[in-house]
Amino acid sequence: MNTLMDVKKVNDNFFAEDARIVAKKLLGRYLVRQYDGRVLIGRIVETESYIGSIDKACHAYGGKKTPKILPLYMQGGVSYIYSIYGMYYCFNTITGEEDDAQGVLIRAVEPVMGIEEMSINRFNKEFSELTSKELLNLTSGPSKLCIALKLDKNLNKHSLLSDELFIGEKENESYDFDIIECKRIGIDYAEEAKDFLWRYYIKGNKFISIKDKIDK
DNA sequence: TCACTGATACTCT
DNA sequence: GAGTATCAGTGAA
Repeated sequence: MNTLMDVKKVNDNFFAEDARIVAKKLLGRYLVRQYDGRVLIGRIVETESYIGSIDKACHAYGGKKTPKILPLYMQGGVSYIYSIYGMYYCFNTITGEEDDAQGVLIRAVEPVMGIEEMSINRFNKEFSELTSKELLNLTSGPSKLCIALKLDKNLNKHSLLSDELFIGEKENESYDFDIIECKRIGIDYAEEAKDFLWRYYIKGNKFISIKDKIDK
């Protein structure tokens, strides 16, 4: 019995493309987290792309460089994890070439493996004691999934092809689902960029953070 | 099912 | 000192 349920790391050129391409490719694939001999897997169901050169919502818009956002300028295939609102983290995968500041925010995953551990991480409760509402809230948001999978700034600038943390896929698995494209969340300050349809999610999935009105 | 709000700490100006 | 790619709790309907 394979402890990873036959999930294999993606090729290292997976992250070389435009963030909008990678954001869609990530849907249905797996975010794998291993620590202390535990294996936690979430299926990615919601993403957003950010492209520094043209996107006012991107932290690196206009060539801005600060220590915090340096990972955005690294070559595709590393993580960018930053803290926000004091108490939360957001997890991004960096895409494209070096110095091309772009990435994909992972907004939601569906628990696949290690749910018991995620339950402890999120609510400090056994999985069997969760209410149905808590079950749905395990990983249905960018900061929720960081708490559930123990993603914090220690894993910032970390390779996404490492054993502790990687993006994976199953051979011969079909990616036959409808993708909703809609506006991104929480970027009202970004003027025209807030209307870019750069949020993608799997239609009908229960673990989406916020459903778009075209999907109701 | 909504809308509203306080919590909270880090980063940059 | 101000702003933030969020969340959970509350209260009204």
